Amino acid sequence: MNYELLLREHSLKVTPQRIGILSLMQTKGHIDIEELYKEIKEQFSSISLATLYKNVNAMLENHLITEIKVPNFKAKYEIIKEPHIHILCKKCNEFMDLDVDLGSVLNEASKKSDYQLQESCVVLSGLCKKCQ
Amino acid sequence: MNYELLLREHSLKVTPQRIGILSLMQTKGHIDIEELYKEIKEQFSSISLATLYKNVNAMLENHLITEIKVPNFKAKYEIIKEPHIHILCKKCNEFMDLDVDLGSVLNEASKKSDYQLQESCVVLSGLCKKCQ
DNA sequence: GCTTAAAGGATAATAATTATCCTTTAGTAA
DNA sequence: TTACTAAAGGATAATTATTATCCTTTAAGC
Repeated sequence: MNYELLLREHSLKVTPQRIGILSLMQTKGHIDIEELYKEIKEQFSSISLATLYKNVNAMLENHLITEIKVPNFKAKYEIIKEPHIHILCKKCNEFMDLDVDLGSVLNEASKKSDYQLQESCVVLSGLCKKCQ
Repeated sequence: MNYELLLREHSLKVTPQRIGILSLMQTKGHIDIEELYKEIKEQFSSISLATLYKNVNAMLENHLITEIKVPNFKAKYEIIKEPHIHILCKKCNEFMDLDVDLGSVLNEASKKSDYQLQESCVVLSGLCKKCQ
């Protein structure tokens, strides 16, 4: 993935730290601030936690990444891509993407609420195959 | 709603403060810590913020209430009831329950992931009728 | 190469949450 | 009732999370 282009497309300056952050998000899929900081320090030993927060916030505001809030967990971040849902194993904490058609739900919700829907945040949880 | 019974059923002692907290959650539907504290002080002017946190955590652990995490908002709390989803207006911040059938989504997700699903957290957002 | 606005780093300040300690009270059983 | 005990409440300290500040460094455009 071309992180420099991605940053430029979202009106953000290209810096090594930002590329590192995006690269970690891409590799890990989803990552919270704490883990992000621990990992990014491997590459940039002197990076400041403030820089991390500032960059995450800038990327959120410019719609380059998105925040996933999961009950009982710290917020996770991921690079924005096609719509998808998330699934969490309550035992081993595996957390992953899933492609599921939300059409029927969105239709029904839209009809019942008279809302013009724009976004959806779906997190399902239970036990993964190994943990059942 | 019988809050005393509700508390006892969840192995929690009945105290005036807890009844007050539950009563507020019921009236408001969903409420965050900040607003909860502001409101509860009307009834218990000397209630400590620590008491509020302790009680909310106790109620969460005993599955009497649930935490709803909404992107860009503080966590909201509500008394547990039948499964339902939530819908948020991005303009006026109206936030409400909605009864929508998740059957198809849960089936598809379960099939594709091999998970044994237990819970779902769905928050849709967009513009309400007035704000469109 | 310059210039400049923005980003990085260190750290202080603020906000959010939890821990501690003592007082008070709810629940139970005589 | 009353007495006992474990738990809850209140005040506040401690911790954790996040944001602000200020100065130095750097990316981007000329």
